[in-house]
Amino acid sequence: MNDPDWSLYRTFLAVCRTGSLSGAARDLGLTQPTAGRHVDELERLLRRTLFTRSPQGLMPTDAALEIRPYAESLATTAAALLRQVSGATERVEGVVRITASDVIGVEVLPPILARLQAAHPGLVVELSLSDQVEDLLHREADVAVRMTRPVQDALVVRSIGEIELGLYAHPDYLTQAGTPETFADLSLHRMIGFDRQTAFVRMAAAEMRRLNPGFSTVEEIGWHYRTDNNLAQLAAIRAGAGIGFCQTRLAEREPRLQRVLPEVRYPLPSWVAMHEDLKTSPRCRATFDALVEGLQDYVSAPSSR
Amino acid sequence: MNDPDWSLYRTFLAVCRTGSLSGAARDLGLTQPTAGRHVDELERLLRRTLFTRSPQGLMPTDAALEIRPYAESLATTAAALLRQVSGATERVEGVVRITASDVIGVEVLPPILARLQAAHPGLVVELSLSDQVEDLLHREADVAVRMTRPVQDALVVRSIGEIELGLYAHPDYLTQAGTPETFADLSLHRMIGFDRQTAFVRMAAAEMRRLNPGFSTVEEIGWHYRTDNNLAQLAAIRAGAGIGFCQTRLAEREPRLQRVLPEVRYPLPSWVAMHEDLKTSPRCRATFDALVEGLQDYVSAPSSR
DNA sequence: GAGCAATCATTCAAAAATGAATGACCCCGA
DNA sequence: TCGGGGTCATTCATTTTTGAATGATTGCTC
Repeated sequence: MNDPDWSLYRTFLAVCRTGSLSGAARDLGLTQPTAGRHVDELERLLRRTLFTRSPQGLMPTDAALEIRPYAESLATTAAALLRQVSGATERVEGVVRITASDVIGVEVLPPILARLQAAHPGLVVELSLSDQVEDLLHREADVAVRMTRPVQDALVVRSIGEIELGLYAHPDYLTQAGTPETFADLSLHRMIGFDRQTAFVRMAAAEMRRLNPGFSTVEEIGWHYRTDNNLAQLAAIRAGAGIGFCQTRLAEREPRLQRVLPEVRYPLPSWVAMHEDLKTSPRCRATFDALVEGLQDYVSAPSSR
Repeated sequence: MNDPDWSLYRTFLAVCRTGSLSGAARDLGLTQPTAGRHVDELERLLRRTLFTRSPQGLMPTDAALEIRPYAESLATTAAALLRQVSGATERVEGVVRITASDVIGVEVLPPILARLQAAHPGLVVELSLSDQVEDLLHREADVAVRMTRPVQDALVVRSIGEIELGLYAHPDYLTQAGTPETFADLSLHRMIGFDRQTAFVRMAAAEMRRLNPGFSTVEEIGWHYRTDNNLAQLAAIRAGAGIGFCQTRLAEREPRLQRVLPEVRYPLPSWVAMHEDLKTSPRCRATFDALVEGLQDYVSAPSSR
C-alpha cells in the first residue's frame, strides 16, 4: 500500500533541482504531465505535500527539503552503480570519478590525467572540483585527492607528501607597492585571501600566530581581496592584485610570480584515497596509481631555487 | 538510452535476496513475469547478464554480485527516507531504527524501550541487533549503541560510561569443577568464549597479558565452548557449561550467577550515537535521550556487592 | 497594454507495463 | 515411476502509464 516506486524519487529530485515540473521533465526525458503525476503520487503515498504549486515554478515544502538529501543519496548511489558497471572488465575502461580541490584539478591534474587516458583510451574521467570533500564511502567519487588525512575505515589511502604553500605576488605589484621585508609589513599590503572560515584559514591563523605572536588572529591581516575560490585567488595574484598564497610548485613554473617572505611556508600533507572495494576495479586502480605517481612527482619535483 | 529506471534496482535486489523471480515477485507484490521482465530490461540497459536462469532458481553472475551492494545501499536509503517521513511531525511518532549488540538488545534495552513507548504510543521501534556496526552515516540505523568510540563526523555522540565485564559461572559448575583461585587456574576450566577474532577478543588478549604475563595470547586459554553469539555465551554460563564473560550489571540481577576472579575486569566504554541531522527529528531525539538516560542508569546502578 | 515565453492543469488517444493463465522443465519423495 | 510442488517462459487481454495537444495563468519586455 505504501512504499513508493523508487523512480518517483528520481522525479522528485529532478523537480527539486530544476524547480519546475517542466524542467524536471526535460532533464529526465519525460513530459511535464508525467512529472506532475509522479509528484502527485509520491505526495499521496507519503501523505505529505511536497511542493506548493505556482505558475512560475514549484516551491519545495519543509517535508520536501527534509527528504531531498535522501533522494540525492539515491542518485549518488545509482550513479556509482553505473560507473561500476561501466568499468567492470579486465581492461582499464569506463567512467572514473575523481574529486580534488579546484587548483589541483585545473593546474596539476590535467597532464597526469592526459597521460593516463593516452595509455587507456577507453577511460572516461569525471572531475568534480570542490573544497567540500565528497564522501568516498557514499561513492560520491571513486578516487579523491585530499589535503586532510582521511580518517574513515574501508579506504585505501596513499600519502603523496606535502604540498607547500607560500606567499607570492606579481612583479608589477611589488614594483608599485614595494616588497614587504617582515611579516608585519604585510598589514600594509593588499592581501588576497579567503572569504569564509575554512580548515585552511584556521590553520593559517595558527601558523601566523607562530610566526608573528603580535597578530592574534589571521583576521587582523585584513584581506583586501576575498574569495573562497582558490583559482580566483591565483588569477588575482597573476593579475597583480596583491599578495596571496600559492602552491610553491605551481609558482615555480611561472617566472612572473615572485615569492614574498620565503620564510612563510605552509606544508599541506596530502593524500590520494579510494574505497577499498574499488581496489579490484581496474579503472579505479589505474587511476589511483596514476594519481599517486603523478602527484608525488609534482610534490617532489626539484625546486628551481 | 541508458540509465535504468530506479525501480528496476529494487526488483533486481529482491531477486538477489530471494534467489528466484517468483520469490521476488511475492516480496514486491508483483507477478513473476513482471519480475522477469524487469530483470531482462536491466540486463539490456546495463549490457550485462545478471543471472543464469535455471528451473530451480536464478544464479547471480559476477556482474550481479558486483552491483548488489549498490542496490542494497539504495534500499537502505529508501527505507531511511520513509522512516524520516514517518516521524516528521512535532510529536514523537513514526519508526525509529536502533542498532545495538545482541546482549544489550535482549537484556538491557527492553525495559528502556518499553518505557519510551509507553510515553509515546505512536513510536514504532525497529531493533537491529548485531555486532557489526551499522553505518549511521548511511542511515542504516537512526540511533546506535556502540562499544567503540564512533569516529565519524556528523554524529552526535554521548558517553554512557563504562560497561564492565567480569568472569561468571553457575554455582552448579563451580561445585562440580571447583572455583579457580588464580588466573592460571582458568586453564584447568571449561572456558566459554569466542569463535573468531573480534575487537573484544583482541582487547581481552591485551588485558590478560596485563593480568598474567605468563599467558602470551588469549588463545592459550583454550576456549572450550566457542560462539560469537554473546547471547549463546550467556546462556551457556547460565546453564553451567563453564566460566565466561558477562556484563557485571547483568550478572548482579541473577542470584544464580557467581563471580569468578573478581580482579578480572574489562571496562567497555560505551556510547549512544546518531546522525546530526536527526537531532531535529522528535522521534530520534526522544529515543536518543531515553537510551542515554536508561543506559547511564544501567551502567551506574548501585552495585549489589 | 499587447505580445511573448515561461509555468502548471486537463483531456484523450496511444503506448507500455502488468497480470492471469498456461505450458515446459526440474527436483524430490512416495 | 509417478505425482506434487517448485521453478521460468510465453501469450494475450487488461490495466496503467505516458505523451501530445490544448487551455489558463503569470511575469516580463517592448
